[in-house]
Amino acid sequence: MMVSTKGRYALTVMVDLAKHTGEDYISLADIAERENLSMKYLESIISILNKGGMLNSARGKNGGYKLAKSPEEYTINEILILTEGSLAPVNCIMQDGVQCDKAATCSTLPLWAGLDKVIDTYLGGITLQDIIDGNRKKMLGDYCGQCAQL
Amino acid sequence: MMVSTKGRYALTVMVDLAKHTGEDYISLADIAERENLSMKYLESIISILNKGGMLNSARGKNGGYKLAKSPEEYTINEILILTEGSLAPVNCIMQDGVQCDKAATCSTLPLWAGLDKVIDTYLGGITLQDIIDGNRKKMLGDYCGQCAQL
DNA sequence: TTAAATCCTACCACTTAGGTGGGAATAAGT
DNA sequence: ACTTATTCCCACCTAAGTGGTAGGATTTAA
Repeated sequence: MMVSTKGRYALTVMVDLAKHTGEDYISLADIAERENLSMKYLESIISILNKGGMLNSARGKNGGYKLAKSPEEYTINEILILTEGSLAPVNCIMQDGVQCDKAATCSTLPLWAGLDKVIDTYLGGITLQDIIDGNRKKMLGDYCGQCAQL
Repeated sequence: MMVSTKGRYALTVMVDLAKHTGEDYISLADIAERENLSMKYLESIISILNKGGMLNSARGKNGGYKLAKSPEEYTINEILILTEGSLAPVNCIMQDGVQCDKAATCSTLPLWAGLDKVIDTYLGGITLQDIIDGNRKKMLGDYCGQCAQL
């Protein structure tokens, strides 16, 4: 498993906020109830999103959260990297490039690097808005005919 | 992290066996020494490969392992799925399709399904032979111009 | 003043990762 | 028959990560 509940719930929260965008702040209790997730657990997750600058928050009564930007300005990649720390599929690929001491002679490294690239490119090409729109073409493919089998 | 040392070492073992193919069986001690990995740990990993039918083995003196098929007949996908159990990037995507009870209404599911597909397609398109050949074009892309940014 | 909300710091049970250790079974060479 | 090299098998272990829960302090609108 590469994306834990932390990343998945973070995305769920972001999508929920994006769907219920308005002038008001949205409380965590509302999100937790709508999405049927533990509010206490979401608390720790939304805190990461907030500290990462993805949200605006307001404390006190009628407080809550809202997106800091519009939905099409968030890629899934950045949301998951913020919450999960890294999306690298293996330990030998770090966020800041290759890290292994055997890298120079490792014949499997190009495979891992290629996998990392494929994942990064896919998730970097999809935004919160695409999810709200249910843009299946973009998410499930079929839009690059000659690469359908890629 | 989606692929643990188990899957990585399994691939390393397969590549090593593919590189040193001959009429003789290759002992685990040789592999462990060449790849500088714990033989005891490799033992448990190669056992999975062997039981999964990917290898032929011989016990006793001069025994060891060899590939059951030729290198171009093994996709990376099947090696990793055998050893890791699954390559699904999230828990809601199982090897036998979708498993979550909220699937019907989940707006993020198409994203996870798409990610799974992208990974599966990439790893299913590369064989042991590609790794031995150092086929960077296939592993690192650039061979599908219009999809370079995909 | 009160109620509703975010914020903060612990804690905790369970599983997985990444191994190690000991020895039995098998087979080739002498 | 013996020795040696090998696979095969099972139990165990430590550290880290996962998926939360608990309790309260702080802030703010009404």
